Parts: sequence; structure tokens; C-alpha cells
Amino acid sequence: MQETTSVPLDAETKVTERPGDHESELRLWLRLLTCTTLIEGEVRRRLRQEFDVTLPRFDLMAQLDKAPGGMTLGELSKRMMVSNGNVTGLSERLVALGLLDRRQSRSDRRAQLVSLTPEGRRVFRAMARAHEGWIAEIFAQLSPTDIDVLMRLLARTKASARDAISEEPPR
Amino acid sequence: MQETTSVPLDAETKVTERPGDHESELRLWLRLLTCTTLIEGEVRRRLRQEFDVTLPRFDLMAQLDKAPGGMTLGELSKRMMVSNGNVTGLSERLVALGLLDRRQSRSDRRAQLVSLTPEGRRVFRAMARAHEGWIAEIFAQLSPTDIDVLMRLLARTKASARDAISEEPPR
DNA sequence: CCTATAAATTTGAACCTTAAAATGATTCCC
DNA sequence: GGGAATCATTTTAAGGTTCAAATTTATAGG
Repeated sequence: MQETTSVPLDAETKVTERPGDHESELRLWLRLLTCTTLIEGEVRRRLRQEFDVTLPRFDLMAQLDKAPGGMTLGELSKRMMVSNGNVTGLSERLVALGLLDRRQSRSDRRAQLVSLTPEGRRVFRAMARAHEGWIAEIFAQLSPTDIDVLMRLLARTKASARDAISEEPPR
Repeated sequence: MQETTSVPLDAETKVTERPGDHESELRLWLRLLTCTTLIEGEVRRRLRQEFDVTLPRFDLMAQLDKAPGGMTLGELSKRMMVSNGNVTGLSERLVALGLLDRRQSRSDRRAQLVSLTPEGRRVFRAMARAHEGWIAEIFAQLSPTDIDVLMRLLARTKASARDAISEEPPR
């Protein structure tokens, strides 16, 4: 057994923390996860009910809407933060529905370029309008200041996570 | 073209916002989602590499670790915020691995009680220890104050989302 | 008791997701 | 210009996920 409070209390440093204690970070992570899961689930439900579309398809179309000239599958995969194979399957289904166009890149025969069809763009715009409203409802109780502070802290969180993630790989 | 700043500027109200504008909420949601996806992906990767276990299985075991007496499948489903069928399948695989026990509730023959086996508990504890360390790394650049403020704002976010979600159903 | 209703879970179909291996194309560089 | 490394994508296998419908058991009223 090891004495966990044997370190002399130093008023200048964290007073309440035991050596291996990271409870507060853990609780923060769980809360972050809860918020996201909650909201994501609601968005998924409404997309299905009101537009008969899945969330991943909406996400993919959202990326393409921002790239009028189309985008490569690999680029999509990176931006959506999902695997390559995932994007392959999603695109196939959207092409089959007539919402996506797909063609080979002229300059690189390895690459597939996908873009929204006019129909796809029309459908997406309608969904996006509704979606923005749902998000506003969901965050309705946050003041502009709350939002601003959250944005900053989440930016810091993202940076911290990226650093922690990219340092390991060289193993 | 429409003049977007034609509304007389009133110092007492939001100055920069157009009528149907909820861009800031939308950006906040995307950032929240990015943070979560980023971290979740890293945790998944490490769980697989170091313990050969999937994130959902870890999550399920984490819930059970907090309930020494076991838990009903429905209860698990609610706490994990996933569907019933999902929990059925996950439990089956964990029982097959000898990490979970499963028995019929004595008081309600509809209900199935699951709990960690001694082996399951041992395995989970080892994973949980490592997991706590990873989370600490990932959030390393946040100060105690950052964490505290984030906790509060996310609590508010959660409350706001819950309200928005539970008000609609009666439709 | 009997029936209606509710509750807990399971099942089936479709889809999403990842990781890893395979394929085909491009680039580098000597 | 030929070989090695790299890159974009597809494929495959295994698993995760939802939804909705079906099954089984409980509970409440009459």
C-alpha cells in the first residue's frame, strides 16, 4: 500500500489532487460525449422523420455543398473524419439516388470526383435550412457569451487533443 | 440583392444578427462534434491496439462496473443512449467471451440481468486505468479553470438540448 | 378469470463503420 | 526508363447501429 497524501501540501500547486488522479478530465470527457450523443441522436431522428435521410448522408452532402467544383473521395474521407471504405459505400448509395455525380478526375486517374447533382443541391439546401433551425432550438438556452466562451474552450480542447494524438504515432 | 444591414442599429439589441441567422449555434455544434469525433476515434484506436476491444464493449462494461449488482438490458440501453437491439447483440458477444454474466430477473421474467464476471471486472479495470491516462493526455492543455468552465457550460448545453428534445414529442 | 394495455426483449432488414488487404495509378529518382 | 515508394480507391470481413415489428410476460379493470 502506498500513502497517497504523503506529498507535502504546497499552497502554490494543486492541493486536492492525488498523483494518478484525472477524474475531472474524465468527467469532462463523459459530459462532452453525452452532449454530443444527445444532440446527434435528435438530429438523426429528425432527418429521418422529416426528410427520410440518414445523418451520414446529410454530412456527406454538407461537405459537398461547400465545394461547388466537387471533391475527391479521399478529401471527403479526411473532412468527414471517417474511413475511406465508408465514403465509397455512402457515395454509391447517393449516386444511386441521383443526388450525387461521380466521375474520374481528368488529371489523376486514381481519383474519383464527386459533386452534388442539381437535384442533390436542392434537396440538401432544404434539409440544411431545417437543420439550422433545429440546432438553434437545441442551443436556445445558451447566451451569445456562453457560445463565445464555449467556442474558445473547444478550440483549445481540439488543439490539445490534436497534439496528444499526433505525438504518439512515431512508435 | 438584399440589403442585410437595413435594420436600424439599436445598441440595446444584438447588432450583427440577421433575422433567420443561427450561424454561431451551427458553428458551435460543428466544433463540438469535431472535438468528440477526434477524441472518440483516438480512444477507439488505443482500445483496439492495446486491449483488442471495441469502444462499445468498453462502454458497456463501464456501465456495469458502476452497478455491482448487475443491470437490466433496458437500463443499460437507457444509460448508454443506444437502442435495445444494440445492447442485446453487444451483451451476447461479451457473454460469449466470458466477460459478462447474464440471468433472468427473479422478480420479472421479462427482464434480463447482466453483470461483469470476475474476469470481466479484472479486464475492465485494467482498461479503465489506461483509459483515464489517455483522457488526461488528451485534455492536458486545459487548465483546471478551463475544465471547470467547460463543465458548467456543457451542463447548460445538456439542459438546453434536453428541453428542446422533450418538448416536441407530443406531436 | 379475461382481456386490454403496457413493458422488456428479440428479431430482421438495411445501413454504417472500421481495419486491413488488394488493386491500380502516379511520382521520384537514379 | 525502370524500380521503389507512395497514393487513391475498392474490397472484404467483422462488428456496430437503428428502426420497426414480433414475442413474451406483467399488470389492471371489470
